Amino acid sequence: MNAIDWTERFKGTMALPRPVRDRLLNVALIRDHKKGYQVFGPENVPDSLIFLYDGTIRVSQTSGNGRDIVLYRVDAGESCVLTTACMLAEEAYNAEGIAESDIKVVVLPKMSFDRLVAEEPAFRSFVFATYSRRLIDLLRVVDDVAFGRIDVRLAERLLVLAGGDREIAATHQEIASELGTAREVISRVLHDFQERGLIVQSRGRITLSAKPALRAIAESD
Amino acid sequence: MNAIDWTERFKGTMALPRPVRDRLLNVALIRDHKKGYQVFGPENVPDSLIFLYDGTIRVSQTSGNGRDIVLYRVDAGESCVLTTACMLAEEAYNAEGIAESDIKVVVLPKMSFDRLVAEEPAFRSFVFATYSRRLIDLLRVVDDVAFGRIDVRLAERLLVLAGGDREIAATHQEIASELGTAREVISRVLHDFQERGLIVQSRGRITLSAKPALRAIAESD
DNA sequence: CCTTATTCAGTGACAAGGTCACAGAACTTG
DNA sequence: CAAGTTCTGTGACCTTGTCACTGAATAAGG
Repeated sequence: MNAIDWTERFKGTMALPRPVRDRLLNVALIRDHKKGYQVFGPENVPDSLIFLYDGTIRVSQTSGNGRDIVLYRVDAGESCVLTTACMLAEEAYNAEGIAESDIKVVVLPKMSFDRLVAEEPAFRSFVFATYSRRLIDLLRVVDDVAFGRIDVRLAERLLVLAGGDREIAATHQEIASELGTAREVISRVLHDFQERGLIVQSRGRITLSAKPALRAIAESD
Repeated sequence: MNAIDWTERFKGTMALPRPVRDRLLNVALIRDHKKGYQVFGPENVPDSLIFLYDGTIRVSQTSGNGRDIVLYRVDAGESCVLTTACMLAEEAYNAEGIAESDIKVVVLPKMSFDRLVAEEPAFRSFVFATYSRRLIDLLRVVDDVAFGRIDVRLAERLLVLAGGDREIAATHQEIASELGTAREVISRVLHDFQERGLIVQSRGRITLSAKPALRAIAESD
């Protein structure tokens, strides 16, 4: 028996009839993980489907020579579709999902997932929507990496990372890993931003002192 | 009534019971399109699901300033999942699918598709497998573009484009659009390959004269 | 508290790839 | 065959990535 009714939380389950939801609450497990936990990865392919109840998961790809790129983030209320993809993939891939905060996940056995997809149209369209969303996310990543300028991408990402706040706690290396580039490149561009008065830097911390100007750069494409 | 039993052709339908297949043959349409036809695109979002009976579809993304990149190809017997994604996407995207040869497609109305996914596990897993496959394809593209060397990627692509043959009929611009780079870059690298005796070029034509050497380059990562 | 590691950021030189402008070669069409 | 179009080659320059190394900021240990 679960203490929380997680079926309230997901678009795909909140509209389901009570009996179905009760059944789900019985078959699914709730798991807590610490920040930094690897939800899935090349060596760690889960055999169940994962729904994120709370926290965020950062999905990134790693190159041979130590460079990373963030593909997208899974937010609370979303499903982690790459786990499905991983399960079906024979080919090698090198994406991994890391808990970016402490997280709470709902683990649904493959069989229950399958049954739910078959029987509940609401759940089915939730799953397809999530898949589509991720495909679109990846299209965006391809577009950025193949055709985007690094200063534009950096300005954009700084604004996203800051959210409503003016400060970001991140090293240059971490930001480089967001964008799939090298640390030196980020150092250079941040230095430039600082000289132009757009940001203030200190070790491991960036203050956005001119968000509108950054937004102008981010949108100049 | 359709002349051909296309349900033979797809992994997701060939195992279905006869009555279901007959029903499908009735509701689905068969369409022929000429090479170059745009199967889907930003301005052209189909409202049905598309399965490719014959030919190939090249799915590519276009940047603002005239550069392209090929994301993947849909081969006969596969479904074109991006159409589903496009249908669900509110956000802008700029991918398009172009018939790379004359093609024959099966057009399945959304409703029939939905019913089939609900009722037939075989079809369901076919659809999920296709989605996963595309996700993995895109992961590969991201990896190549973000971390790959252009000479390695070019050698690889030349071998793929040639297939069993030694000759490729393509302009430098077309190859650049495969890899998401500029024409001049391809011209330079091809020139280099030619000087090293790996290929012979003439206008619009490339002969791979040393496939093993190219393969060595392609695999040097 | 000071010393010593360790992590983080800055920098210059160079390589790789992308952009621009233009020239000449190879096909096509009238 | 002449004229136009498409394709390829090339040099100069800019952006981005790589390498090697430096010093600064912080953490850890005595």
